[in-house]
Amino acid sequence: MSRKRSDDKRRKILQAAVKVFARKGYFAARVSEIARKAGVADGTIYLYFRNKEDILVSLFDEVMQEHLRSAERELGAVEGAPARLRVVAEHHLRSMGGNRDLAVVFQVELRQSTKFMERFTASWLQQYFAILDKVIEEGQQEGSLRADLPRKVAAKALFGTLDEMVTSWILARRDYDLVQLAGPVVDLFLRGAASPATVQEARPPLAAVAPSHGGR
Amino acid sequence: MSRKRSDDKRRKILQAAVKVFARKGYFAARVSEIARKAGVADGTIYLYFRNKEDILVSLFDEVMQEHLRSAERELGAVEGAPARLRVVAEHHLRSMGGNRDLAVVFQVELRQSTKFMERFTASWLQQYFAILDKVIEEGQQEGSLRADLPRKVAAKALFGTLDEMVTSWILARRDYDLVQLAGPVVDLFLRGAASPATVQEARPPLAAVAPSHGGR
Amino acid sequence: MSRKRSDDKRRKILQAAVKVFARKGYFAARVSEIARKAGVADGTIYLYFRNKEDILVSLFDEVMQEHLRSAERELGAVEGAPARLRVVAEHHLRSMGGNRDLAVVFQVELRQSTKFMERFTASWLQQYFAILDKVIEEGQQEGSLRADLPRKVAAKALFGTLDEMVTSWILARRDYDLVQLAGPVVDLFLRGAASPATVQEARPPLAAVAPSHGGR
Amino acid sequence: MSRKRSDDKRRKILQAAVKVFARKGYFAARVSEIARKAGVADGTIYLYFRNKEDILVSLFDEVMQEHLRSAERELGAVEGAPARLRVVAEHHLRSMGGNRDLAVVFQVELRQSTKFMERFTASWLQQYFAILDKVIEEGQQEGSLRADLPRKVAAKALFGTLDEMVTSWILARRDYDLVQLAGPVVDLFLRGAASPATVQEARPPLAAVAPSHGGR
DNA sequence: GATGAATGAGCGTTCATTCAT
DNA sequence: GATGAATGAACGCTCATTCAT
Repeated sequence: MSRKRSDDKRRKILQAAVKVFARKGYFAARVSEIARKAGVADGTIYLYFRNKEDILVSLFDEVMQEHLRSAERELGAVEGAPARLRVVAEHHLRSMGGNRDLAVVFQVELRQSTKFMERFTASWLQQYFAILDKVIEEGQQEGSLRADLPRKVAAKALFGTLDEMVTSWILARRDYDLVQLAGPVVDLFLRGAASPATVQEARPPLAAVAPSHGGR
Repeated sequence: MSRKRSDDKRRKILQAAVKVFARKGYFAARVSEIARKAGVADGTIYLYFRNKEDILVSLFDEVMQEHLRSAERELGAVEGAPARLRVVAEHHLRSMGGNRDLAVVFQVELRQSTKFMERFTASWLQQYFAILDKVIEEGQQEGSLRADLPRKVAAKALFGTLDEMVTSWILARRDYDLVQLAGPVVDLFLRGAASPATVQEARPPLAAVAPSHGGR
Repeated sequence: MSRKRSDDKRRKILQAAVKVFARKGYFAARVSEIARKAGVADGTIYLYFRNKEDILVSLFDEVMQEHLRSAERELGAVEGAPARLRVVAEHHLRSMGGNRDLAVVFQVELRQSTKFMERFTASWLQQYFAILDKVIEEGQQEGSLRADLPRKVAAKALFGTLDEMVTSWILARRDYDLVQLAGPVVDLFLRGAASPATVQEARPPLAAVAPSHGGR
Repeated sequence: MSRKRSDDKRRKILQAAVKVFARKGYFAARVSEIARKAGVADGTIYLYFRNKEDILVSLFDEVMQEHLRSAERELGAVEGAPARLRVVAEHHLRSMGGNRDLAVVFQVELRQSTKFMERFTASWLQQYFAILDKVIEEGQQEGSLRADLPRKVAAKALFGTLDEMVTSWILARRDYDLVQLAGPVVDLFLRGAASPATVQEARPPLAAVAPSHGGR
């Protein structure tokens, strides 16, 4: 009972924080404004969060946990690397495209310090890349993806592409449906930009690449 | 003469600022620390910059101007979209890979607020995308790139991929040569991830995409 | 209750401010010193006042309001212009003579800028002059004051005289009773400096004066 | 020659200072703005004045010296206390009414600290009062002024009255001729505000006043 | 004498956090 | 649990003054 009411208040605070962080930016965001928007006293914030940073980190952790969970759930329903990559892309774009404020916080505010970035990478991107890597590896085994594909590069490329789509969308003045980009993005990722004729001839020096180049 | 000394001091301040911003982050960076590192008095900073933010913005503007200039210079020496995309990728990765502190400032500090992001987009990314768009269009005309390629998506995909490579490199503990990723990245971008067999069969609903989807 | 504590603290701050302003002058006065003297933290000042200037202005407004109120109360108990002018003079000198620090703030600190002066004039002196003007006009109607007296000049003369008495007193090394000057001042104001014989003869060209000469 | 050029520059600086002090106030006035308005480099100011305060003090001293000199010169041409008081009043009002900026500096800026006030009193008001006192004493001896007049009170009253006229004029929105107030002011000072009938009857307790009450 | 680039001490104000109620 | 008044550390920026040229 008290547990339930508490959770309510905690959620209220997080929802308020998303709006304030998105509009003002993390540093310019005032704890007192979050409290006001959440309808609680300033001090109450500190009953649920250690400090201002903990609000941002908690926000991030909870949303990410849910995103990863639902991504894996959706992946479970599909077979084959091409289709699964399409699912990943759609899920990514749908998640971020559904709540602009939240997207702003994730695309902008969470990247304002290497400290946050490292945490973000360690606790979430790691898992995201693991999922992508697994899908790609399966694709290679099933023959749908090139066997000579450098998996890490490919995973980063896909993530980087999706990430850029979201950032573009956030900064765009015109509002458009982010999810519809999943098709073209995955199509480009799978088929490449070159015309079939070109691909036959020129082969960039793929071999020059070190097999492992580290990564975040 | 006085002009020369001024430029010297200005450069000293910018160099110091890169280091301090990279290590502490923009907000936690102290103007007095920049001054100390630059070997000037606190007040001297304000003879060359309006305020702390102006240091960051100037840094960004001046580096970007130089990057764009040199990118176009390098592009002038090469023919054919595949080779030119390779040049763009190498230039991007070489520029950022050459100075880790500067890269941190560009990948992290400059993105800590939508205000900076918008400025970044408006004054630089716009031009970057224009270059990419032109190269891609030429590629389509010369037949090296697919005629049905959605150019905006492709440009963002390539930029997003390169951007992610740089971010990964910054956050990686292990230091590796960023430029060597240019080959694999462009190869993936051109040829795609799918195996040749797969490409023949399945064709994701490319046509479903709106021809223009806005963009930053 | 909380209301009472607040008022207490506010008063403490104002009292501390009077002392610090009087000793150091407004500009040289340090907010932190006011806070220390008031026994509160620096930040607490800003819970009660918008900024440093607001402390001075509030001080002025609140004291002035009380002064005007008590002046009118005292005037209500007396009849006849001569006696009422005497009341005004005594009240003026008693108010300022009772708290040297407050007098310094009013005579010196509040006049350090035309901005303060204009505010002082608009919000208080205006009313002070209105009171004097009314007393003088009544005196003219009852016949105790000369009918040809230029009222504005007379009001300013009396105020200027009292003001100068206070300023003199503040700067004097020797401490003396300011109120005892009310008698001589009003006597001079009423009877003039000339000997009775002289007055009969020479009459300065009063008529040359424009009937209205503006005024602050 | 060099002497003459130097004096030129010094005067330029003082003239610029009057304008800047009058418009901005002493504290808000920037030395660099005075320099700019005077057409000299910032550093040049310090070849002629010890510091910012010295500019204000020098301004004051030089103007005052000239004022006192010319006042005594004018007084030398007139006989009898009433006429001489009229000369003093006209001189006072003419001096201040001739240059509004200078008047602002004298009425407002010079009074922003007890330090300035004390200096002002010691070096100039002292002499001004000495002149007034002498005129009044002569008036008493020649019989034109009341023998029972408390001289110090009378001198302060006249000064305070004139001072208030100037301050009023400065703050007034409407511009009017200050000098024309000399007549009414002196007339009031000599004849008093009371109607002749009243003066015969009531005599405020003049004797109660301490013979000397100190003074600035 | 003249310059003006450089100095660096100094402070009003904000706001995350605490804790008595 | 909830409140919100109080705290006080922390810092960007200004500008009078200096001094090498």
